Amino acid sequence: MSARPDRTPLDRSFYDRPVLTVAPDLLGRTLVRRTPDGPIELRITEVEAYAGEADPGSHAYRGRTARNASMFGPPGHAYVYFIYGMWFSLNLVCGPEGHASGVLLRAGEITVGADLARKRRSSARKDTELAKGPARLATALDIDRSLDGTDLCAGPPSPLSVLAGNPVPADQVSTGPRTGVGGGGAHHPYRYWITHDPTVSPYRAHTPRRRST
DNA sequence: CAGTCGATTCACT
DNA sequence: GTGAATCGACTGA
Repeated sequence: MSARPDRTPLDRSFYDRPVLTVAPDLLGRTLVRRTPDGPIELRITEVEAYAGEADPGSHAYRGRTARNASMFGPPGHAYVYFIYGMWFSLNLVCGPEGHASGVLLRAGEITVGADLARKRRSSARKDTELAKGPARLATALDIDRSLDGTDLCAGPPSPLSVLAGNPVPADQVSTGPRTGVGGGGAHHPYRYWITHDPTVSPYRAHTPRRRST
């Protein structure tokens, strides 16, 4: 039996900790996306940590740019980026301001607004696929760059909040290398997921793109 | 200022 | 399992 999820927004101090502490602590929390058509809620089941400017796998590795500016900002805000010409992904900024760490939300279980999510993810065969993968998660929740920099610690009517939810005990958390990350940052066990959860995305090694003509 | 390629997904073989 | 889609940020000149 699961207790009723805690509806209190996580406060700034939750995010103002080392990213490797914050990342596993996000599993089981509730992400709320408030759209004009109604709310969509997601139970976070899989995340990856990106550990500041020293992390070769991170967008922050080569310093601050227009795209990654949110990661260098204060904790408890969203960093949304555009990738592969068609997808968005959502990070939660953590650590002190200027530290440029973030947690990528890779997968989750839609708990509220599944009808809205299915509409946006019409190719999904099963509900467990609605938010299985970072770009699918963003698509299901109607997240794009307009939400970059959003404060996650505010309640309604903020378009994006993270609630305390039901944190997962450490013995239900698995760890492994990050998905699709190349270079020097490939081997660190910075990916965390809820063991055996059906919404967790499959692991994929980094695949360098072939040269075109 | 042109070339390169990405924290991915999907269709197809 | 393999390759296409699709575009803008970043790189190096």
